[in-house]
Amino acid sequence: MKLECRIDADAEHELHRHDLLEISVLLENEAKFKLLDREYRGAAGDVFLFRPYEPHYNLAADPRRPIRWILVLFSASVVRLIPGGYRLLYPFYSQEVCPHLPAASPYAARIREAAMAAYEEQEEQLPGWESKQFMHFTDILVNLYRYSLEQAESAGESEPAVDAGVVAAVEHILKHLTEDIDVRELIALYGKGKTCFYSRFRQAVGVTPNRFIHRLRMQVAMHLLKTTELSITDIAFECGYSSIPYFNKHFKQYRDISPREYRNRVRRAM
DNA sequence: TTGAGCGTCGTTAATTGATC
DNA sequence: GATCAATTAACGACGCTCAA
Repeated sequence: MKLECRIDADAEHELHRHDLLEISVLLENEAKFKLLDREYRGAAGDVFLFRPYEPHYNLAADPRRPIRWILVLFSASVVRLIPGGYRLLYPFYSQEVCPHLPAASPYAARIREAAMAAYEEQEEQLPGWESKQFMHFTDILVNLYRYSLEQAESAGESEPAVDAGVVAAVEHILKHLTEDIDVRELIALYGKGKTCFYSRFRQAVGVTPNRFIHRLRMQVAMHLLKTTELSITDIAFECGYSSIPYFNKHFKQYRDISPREYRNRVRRAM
């Protein structure tokens, strides 16, 4: 787990991605957040969550007014240390949860307080500060989870079910995203029957395992098309596809245009 | 939880088009 | 002309759902 308080005046910045889960708590001034293709305007007190592999950035809306924000980065496996912690990952794996918690929400306020307390512990480094910081970190996750439950409830959805087996499967996917992933391995990691696995996975993530894998791979592909000079063939292999026609077919399904056209459009827009 | 079965996935090969 | 990218068709493998 990594926690830092940053002050940034950048107004231009490349989209970036990583395999970690990320929470940003905006403390001062206005920011522009971008997640995938959606842009959000953030005010002081707002909280944003970024899912693994989703390209994103967070920048000062006005370079003359630098943003101050707390960044919390962690890997999914950290929740093993929390009783019932697997459930707390639901907001990061479900597409149903809005990544932007406005400052007015009581959950955002509690998350902001917990993040600041966690940061203060780190700064002061009093005896036992790591334990105290972890306690605040747990508090952040619990509030995010409760917020997502409230969202699910208002949308008329049933309570999400994230259990240890689903998290193990998701972790395996994230770790081996660009390699061949056999769903049978995921079922073995889950440890119960395949029907149960498919049902729980869909409940937690919102899509089937294969679709989840493709969604992440497409995000990697879009990022590489935008930010590198790699050929489309190389990008396909880099993203875990061993068949170019299949990569093209998927890309077109995902974006409605071919990879080459996507790259051309991005370059024209720059 | 299991197994059957349908539908989709993923690969290969051939061909065409675009770009340098 | 060479290389890279896109498209299409065919087919076996596998993912996923449903009923028992």
